[in-house]
Amino acid sequence: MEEKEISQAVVSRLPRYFRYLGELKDAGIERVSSQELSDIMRVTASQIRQDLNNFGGFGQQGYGYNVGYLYDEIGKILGLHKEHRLIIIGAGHLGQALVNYMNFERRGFLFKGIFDIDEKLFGTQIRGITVRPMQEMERFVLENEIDIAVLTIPKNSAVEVAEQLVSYGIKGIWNFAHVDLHVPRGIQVENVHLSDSLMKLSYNLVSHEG
Amino acid sequence: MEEKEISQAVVSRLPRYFRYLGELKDAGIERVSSQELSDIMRVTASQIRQDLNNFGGFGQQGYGYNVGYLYDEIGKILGLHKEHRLIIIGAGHLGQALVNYMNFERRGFLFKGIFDIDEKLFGTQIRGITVRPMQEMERFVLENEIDIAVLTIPKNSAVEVAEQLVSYGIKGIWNFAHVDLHVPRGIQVENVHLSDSLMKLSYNLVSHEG
DNA sequence: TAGATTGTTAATCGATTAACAATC
DNA sequence: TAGATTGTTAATCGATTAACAATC
Repeated sequence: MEEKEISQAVVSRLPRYFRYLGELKDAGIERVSSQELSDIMRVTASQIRQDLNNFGGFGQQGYGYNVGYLYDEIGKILGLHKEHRLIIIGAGHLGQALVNYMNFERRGFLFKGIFDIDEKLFGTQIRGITVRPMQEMERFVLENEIDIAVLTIPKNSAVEVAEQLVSYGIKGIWNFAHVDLHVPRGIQVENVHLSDSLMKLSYNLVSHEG
Repeated sequence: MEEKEISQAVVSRLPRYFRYLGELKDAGIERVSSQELSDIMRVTASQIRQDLNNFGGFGQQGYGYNVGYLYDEIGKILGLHKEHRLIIIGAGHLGQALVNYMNFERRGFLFKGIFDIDEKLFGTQIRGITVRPMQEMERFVLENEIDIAVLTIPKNSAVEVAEQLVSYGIKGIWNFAHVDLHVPRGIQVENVHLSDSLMKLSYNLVSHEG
C-alpha cells in the first residue's frame, strides 16, 4: 500500500492537522502557509512541512497550501474516504456514549451492531441499533462485513473476546478495556486507557504543585 | 516539588508499569527483575531501569525489584496517595460512564459533583451524585475544594467553561471535548480526543491493508 | 565468594528544528 | 522579475538501547 513506514508520532499529529484545517475551511479561508498554521497550532512550521512531506508535496512555493485540498488529502491519508463498519461489544454507558457520537458517522464510521452478555438488554435499541447477544457476533461480523470492533467491556473478558473477533476476521480493535491485547500481525489495535490518562493528569498535578 | 523535569514520554509509561506491577502483586509475586518485567511488558529492560531511575533507585543489585514496594512507590509518584476531588461538566453518556467507573474512586479520584445545562436533569442522581445547574459551579468548586474538572461537553462551550473553571481555582482539566484548551501556566490539561484516536486506527487499517 | 542484576555512563538511533536552494 | 514559501538536506536535540562497573 505504501512505500516507507510512517512513524506513529507523525500519524498521531495528522488528526490534529485535519481538525485545524477543517476549522479554517469552515471559516472560509482558502490558503494557509506553514508559518500561519504554526502560529495557530503552536507547533513549528518546520514540523508541519516535514510531516506533510511524508505523504507528498501538497503545497506550492510562494503560495502555501490550499486549505480545502490539504484537508481532503489528509482525510484520504487517514482513510476517512472509506467506509468503516463497526460493532460495539459492551452496551454500557461508554458504549452508548460512542454510538451517540454523531460525528463518527459523519466521518464514515458506521455503527452496525451492539453486543452484550446481559440478556435484559437483548432487543433494546440504542439510536436505532439493536443490542444482540454475544453468541450472534460471529455471524453478524461475517454477514455485515464488520472491520472494526470497539471493546467497552471489562478487562477480564476483553482478551478472550478480542481473540474471537480476530478469528471472525475483524481487522481493527478500538480497545477501551484496561488490558493490553496481543493480536496477530496485520490486526490493528488502538488503545484508549482512560485510567492511564487520568493518572498522567494526576502526576502532572502533583509534580507541578507547590 | 522536584528537581529535573521528567519527559512526558516517561510519564506516559508509568501507569502501565503500575498496572503490570499490580497484577504481579495480586498474583502473589514478591520480586521481579527488569528482565522479567521486560519479557512480560514487551519493552526493553534498559528502558525500565532508565525510567525508574528518573525517580530513584528502587531496586537492589543481584535481587531485582520488590514488587509491592515498587508498586507503592510508582503509585506515590503518580500522586495516587493523595485524594483528588473531581466534578464532571456534562451529564451525558460519557460523563455517566466516567462516574460509574468504580476504579477511579479506588485510586483516590472522588467524583463530587455533576453539572449540566439541561434543566430537566437538575436534581437527578447519578450513582448518588446530584446533577446541578452550571450556575452553581463556582460556589461548589470553592466549597468542596475541587481540583479536577472533567469536560464532557460539546467543543463549542468547552473553551469558555474551561476559562471559568480556571478562574474558580481548578488545577487540572481532563478534557474530552474535541478542542485544544489554552490555560495559564500551572494548570494541567490532559486531553482525550476520541475521534483522533479513531482516525489513527483508521490510518493504520488503511495503510496496512492489501 | 560467585552470580545476578541494578544504576549509570556511553553509543546509537530517531525525531525535531534550522537552514537554504528550488520554484511558484 | 522580486518576494514568498515550499520541499528537502543538514544540524541538533532528545530518547532509546547497549554495555559494564558497582554492589547486593
